[in-house]
Amino acid sequence: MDPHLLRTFTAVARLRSFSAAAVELGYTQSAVSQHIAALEADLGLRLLQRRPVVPTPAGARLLAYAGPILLRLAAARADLARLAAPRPGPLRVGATPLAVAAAAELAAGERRVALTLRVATRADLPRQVATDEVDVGLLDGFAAPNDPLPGTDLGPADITVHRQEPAVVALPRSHPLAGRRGLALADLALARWIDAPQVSAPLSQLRGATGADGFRADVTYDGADTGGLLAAVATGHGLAVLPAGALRGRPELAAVAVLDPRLVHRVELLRPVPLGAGSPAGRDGG
Amino acid sequence: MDPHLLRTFTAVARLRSFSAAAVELGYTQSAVSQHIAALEADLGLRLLQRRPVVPTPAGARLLAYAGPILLRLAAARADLARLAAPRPGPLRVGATPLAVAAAAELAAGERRVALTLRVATRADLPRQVATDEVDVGLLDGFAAPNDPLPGTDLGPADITVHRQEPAVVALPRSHPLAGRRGLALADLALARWIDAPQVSAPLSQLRGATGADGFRADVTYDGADTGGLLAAVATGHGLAVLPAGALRGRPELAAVAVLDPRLVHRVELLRPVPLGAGSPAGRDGG
DNA sequence: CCACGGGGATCAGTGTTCCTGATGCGGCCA
DNA sequence: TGGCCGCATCAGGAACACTGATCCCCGTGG
Repeated sequence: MDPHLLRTFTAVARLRSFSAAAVELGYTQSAVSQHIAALEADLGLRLLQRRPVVPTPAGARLLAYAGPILLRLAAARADLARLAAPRPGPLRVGATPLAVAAAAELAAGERRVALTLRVATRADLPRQVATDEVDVGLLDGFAAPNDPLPGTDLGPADITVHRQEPAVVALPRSHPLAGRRGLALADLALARWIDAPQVSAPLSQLRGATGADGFRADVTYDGADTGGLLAAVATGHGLAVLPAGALRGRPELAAVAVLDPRLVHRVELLRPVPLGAGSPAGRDGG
Repeated sequence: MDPHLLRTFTAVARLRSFSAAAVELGYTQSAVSQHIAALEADLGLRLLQRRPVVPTPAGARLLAYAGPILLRLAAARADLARLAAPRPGPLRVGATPLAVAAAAELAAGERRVALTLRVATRADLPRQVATDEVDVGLLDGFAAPNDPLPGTDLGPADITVHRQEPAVVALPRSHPLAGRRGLALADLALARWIDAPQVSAPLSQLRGATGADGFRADVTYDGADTGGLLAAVATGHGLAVLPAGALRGRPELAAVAVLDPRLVHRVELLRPVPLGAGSPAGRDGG
């Protein structure tokens, strides 16, 4: 369970090849083979099927552990390295698509003039902050008013709410519910939905938050801009949960507040905590 | 950043002594000293102050990472070991104090007749399940109806809701609000509270869930039985949020439903997932 | 059916790592 | 100031991990 072995294992599993993993990691094929053999001997389980190279069920299980472990090790190293030698240069800002707008405002408040902006997915942004690929992150998402956004538990981080606004359902003007003041999401479980996990509330989250089945995607929208999604809603492809502000100046669309479950759209500012008061253990409970 | 070095580091930091850590780990003091030196050289930071031995700020930071990392490594090993050789013997059930009652019901549904029951804190139970110290865990806590309980993200685990009931505020009969049908917690932020983190909703959680300051503890109750807490509430030491069922047959107390935030008491059954469909990555996002 | 080729397994050898035991050295206390 | 406790340092030997060479298995094509 040496991290080197885990890293080799993940590379082999990903590339489905011992030799290719050896090239990627700068080892010989022999070394890779010995790494896997050592892991399998240590755990007493076959982790990879050979010819073709495919994880066994036990290997798949180990992969699920290895990713977070290696990620946390990288995060620890990056954080401590930052403490040892603060980085000069332009401020590197990472932001999810719906949080990009907030980056400009952030720039005003920072000392450093130069700034590089990098767009990331919601899943990847916390990792980028933790591993020092960006200096600060602007993460957006939907949650209950006082719940944290998920995915921010990779280590000590300073999380502040940058902006919070109501969540609304975007509807075509012609929709029967377009005139309503507010609605309960569960009532729309069986409506047509567009799953746009980058720029709206992912349907999986709506299912979880309401506890209702449904919220099945007729259309999946993988874009990172709201324009395309709004056009799809306007043309009747389906509904989407969006921040209220995203629908301003869109007369062809109606925005109806989500009253139940209580849901807001929030942009959080993630930054590594400076060497301050003690060690605020992550949200890990460990 | 070898886990062996991290383990040594955590032991030294905990015991505040190189020699004591050496004894605990079965090394010589020399080896421990070299471990710490290697870590400090690797990261380019002093991690421990000597004489007395105390973590530096950077060391404290590393400790915050090391705990979860070592925990996950242990969880991975335990899980894979369980796959390699299923454990015989009595079913080991772990339960938090408010979930103990559920253990009896659980016993009826299991094949194995013998059963050992072990009470754990909410923070420790998920760890015990993950590291195979118990076979299944019954974890209780308070959360919004469809939110997961915190602390259950140590690896692939099968979480099922075992029981769910309303959360109520326990009040003395004489309390002015005792007759109410329901109330908003935020209105009670400035009331006198008893912080009983084992057998009621911890005040820190109430602060987080309401977003309100307050909920300061006049009395802290560390016991693991509800009886003592209920007595304290009855005699006016303060209020507590409890599962509705805990107040049944207690005429000296009033139970008023918590309407806002929406909060339920839930008992979840945690068990390691059997080798089934693929690798359900934890709630990690990584 | 057999020859071939790709790719993982195995093995011996070597450089490095890591631990032990001995010793050095600096504070703390009497 | 001397003794002692405890961390640092050093040299040596055992264990480990990697390389290069070779083996072996299996799938493929003639």
